[in-house]
Amino acid sequence: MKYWLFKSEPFKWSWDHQKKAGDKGTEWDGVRNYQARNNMREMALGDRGFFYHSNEGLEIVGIAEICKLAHPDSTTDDARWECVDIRALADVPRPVSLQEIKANPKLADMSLVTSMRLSVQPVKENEWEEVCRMGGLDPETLKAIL
DNA sequence: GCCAACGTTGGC
DNA sequence: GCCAACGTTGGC
Repeated sequence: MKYWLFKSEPFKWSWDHQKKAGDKGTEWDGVRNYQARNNMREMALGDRGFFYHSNEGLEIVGIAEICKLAHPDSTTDDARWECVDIRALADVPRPVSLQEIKANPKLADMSLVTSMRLSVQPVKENEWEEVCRMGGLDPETLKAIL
């Protein structure tokens, strides 16, 4: 399983919206950046992703699951743009802020720090575990809820 | 609201 | 294919 991070401005599409969308999930549409698109093409069903609020909040608030592989983005006719579907899986009990991430030496190489503007990012396994720990999700709890 | 970083576009 | 101009993102 691979791990990812999805960024969204909460006043456009928030974690709350995502949760209300339920288990069917929703298209992660509107991405118009090749690197972000390429990341989505690499995603497999069941891969997990952090849900990050940009602009406002500036914190990781939830964990989502990829529930549909990359397919054409329905919001454009331009065949270049594809997206996956994701669904909300679990809240992060204690949201992890960008500040905390930047302050943690273990997360110095995280894309959120090094490639600030990329909207769909890969997350390494050790980074995933560290952020989960910081967010109050110990491995046992993680196993239980996911 | 500002502005730095960076991706995209388009003229040559 | 280079690179200047431009637009957008996103932290502050």
